[in-house]
Amino acid sequence: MLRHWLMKSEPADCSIDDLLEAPGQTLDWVGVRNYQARNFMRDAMRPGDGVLFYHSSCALPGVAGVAEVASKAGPDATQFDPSSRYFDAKSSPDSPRWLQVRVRLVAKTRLLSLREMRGRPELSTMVLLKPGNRLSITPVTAAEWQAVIALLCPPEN
DNA sequence: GCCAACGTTGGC
DNA sequence: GCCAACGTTGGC
Repeated sequence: MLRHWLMKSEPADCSIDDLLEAPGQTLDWVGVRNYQARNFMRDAMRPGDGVLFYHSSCALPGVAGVAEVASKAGPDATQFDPSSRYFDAKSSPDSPRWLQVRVRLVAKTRLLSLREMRGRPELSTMVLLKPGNRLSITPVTAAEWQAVIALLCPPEN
């Protein structure tokens, strides 16, 4: 049973174009430093799961493309790298605290802006849109997924 | 830059 | 285990 997710990234840091241009159009999703988001990767994410690639903390926040989970969760290498902004001195290779998954591009899409999403009743249940939500990885229901895909890829007449 | 909301830390 | 202080997120 495949699930669906929304994953936030700051485009200044890693954008949909970075994923588009990456070797194999695949990137390691590093830098998650929130336990709830980590637990989603550890406990529920499986290769093949669908991913909405979301641009956050930028001029035009919104869904910028579709991707898929390409690996199980494994240790996030950046936590052991003192030169990385994601370094965590309290983590050890024996018991890594932080995890990453690999993500592969499915399609860059038009930008479905946060503003437009808020205006869509069929998306109103999305965790992303809940007041105060800050989670960088949130589950997306099958109905929400289908509604987003329909908005991103309107059927031709 | 502001600020609300939330998560984490650490003293007790 | 409580909770105040502090840091971060992220839209605006």
